[in-house]
Amino acid sequence: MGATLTARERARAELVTEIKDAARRQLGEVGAPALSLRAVARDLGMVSSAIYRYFPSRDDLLSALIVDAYDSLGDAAERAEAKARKAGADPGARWLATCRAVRMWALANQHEFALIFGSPVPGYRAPQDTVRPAARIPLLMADILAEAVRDGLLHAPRRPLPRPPLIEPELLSEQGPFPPELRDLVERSITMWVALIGTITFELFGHLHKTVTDYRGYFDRAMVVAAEAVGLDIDLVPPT
Amino acid sequence: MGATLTARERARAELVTEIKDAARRQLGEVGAPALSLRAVARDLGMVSSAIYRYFPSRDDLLSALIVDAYDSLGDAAERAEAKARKAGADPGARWLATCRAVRMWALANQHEFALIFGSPVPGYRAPQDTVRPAARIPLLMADILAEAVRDGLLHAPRRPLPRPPLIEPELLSEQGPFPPELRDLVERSITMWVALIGTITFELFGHLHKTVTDYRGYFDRAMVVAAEAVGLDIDLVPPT
DNA sequence: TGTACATCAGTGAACGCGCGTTCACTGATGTAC
DNA sequence: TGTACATCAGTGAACGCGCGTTCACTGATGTAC
Repeated sequence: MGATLTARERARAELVTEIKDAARRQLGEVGAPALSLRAVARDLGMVSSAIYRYFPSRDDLLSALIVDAYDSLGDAAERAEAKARKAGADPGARWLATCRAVRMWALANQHEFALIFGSPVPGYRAPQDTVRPAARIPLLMADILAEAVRDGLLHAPRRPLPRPPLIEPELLSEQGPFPPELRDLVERSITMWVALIGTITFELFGHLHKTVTDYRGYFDRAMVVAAEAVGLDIDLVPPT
Repeated sequence: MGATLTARERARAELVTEIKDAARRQLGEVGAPALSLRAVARDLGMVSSAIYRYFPSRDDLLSALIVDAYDSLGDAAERAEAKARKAGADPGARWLATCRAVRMWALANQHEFALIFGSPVPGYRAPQDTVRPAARIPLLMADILAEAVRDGLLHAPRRPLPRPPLIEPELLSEQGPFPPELRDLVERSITMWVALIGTITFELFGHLHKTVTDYRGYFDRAMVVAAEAVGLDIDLVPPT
């Protein structure tokens, strides 16, 4: 048959996504720790035991939601970067566009963001399949930086950090594009990644309440500051 | 009578702390969302309803834990800063000492850290009394920076951010020590605060897994980079 | 110092609830001949 | 094209569990006179 699916297979695929959608809806109401299989089933008008035809346990459903969230976030970031690239944007502008896309995704999917970057769900152990999707954005950032290096767009930091950089050696060898004398930069790019997610986390979790007046504006500026730390100057343009 | 307490009052105060200690222990085992009054009571050999003599509800117990956590963290940070100050350290060294103290506290009290900086507990609404203790460390950081300004220790940023800074006006007026032309700095100091907590969060929640080889070393360097962003140069000395 | 009464701490039973998961079952869809 | 059997989806009842909170109670501690 090949790509053609039987009625059963189509129904199954549809129900898997319907269950995940209902679970995501619940996530938005009660948060991950209180996500309940029974409530998901109720939402779909099924009996609770029916869910077990599709997910062997609550944890497996949670895992699927996590993987989906990483992928959805990765898609959003890569789309934004590709669009900026097509428009002829320089690495700095592309980095800013990517950051903004990550923030917009987070605002639109707050509970999925919390699922990924919030407190680990107690007793839940992340399976291996979350590793690769989780790495998509950091890798995208590394690409942008690599291009900035190639184009000679980076300032040297005011004071280099003492060597050697404290990052996994395979990150240096697999990624390749960084000449040895710029290893420092890989470490700094991780710091950019932390700044990106940390800033969004603070905004969403309320830690900037009574502190920042304009979240979107503050975010842009924080990203410019983070980019400065790797020697990348960004012109702060209004979002498109 | 004055400060003298009756047997009843002493017993009550003791039990309040015993209940909170037991709750903290449980926090470490199951996390905040699963914290259960009944389990706390069991742990203390009491009947579950007895807890209600001390805390009117589960949420109030949670609030008490949050306030305690902020205070405990604030104490640790202020102690470290005061110690460095007594030893004659310059602002940069004091900022690094404070960051390190915050990280050590977080490592020693991981679940209390998650309680404060992790996902908000769904359905739980933070009461007003968490605001002041939560602000202690940012205020401490502002003090350090103010002194650095006074001593002429700050570099100007390579490119100033466009004005005006996007922070609550009362933060500028109440804090006072920043001359108007350095308001930019207040905003950057918030960014330092975000970097501090963001870096610790990433370490504790496992997002630096397979990325960073030496967490303590990476943390120090990340804090140096964050300080660079406000124009503060730090000599990276081994921790005392 | 002694008694009478008020306050408080802790008990034990109960209410009403929702949860994850299992299991034997019915009936519909798919497959082989 | 038609029949016989296998596969799968969904049902409904049940198991065993823990939860937050309320309430009438007993007995100890504190207070006023």
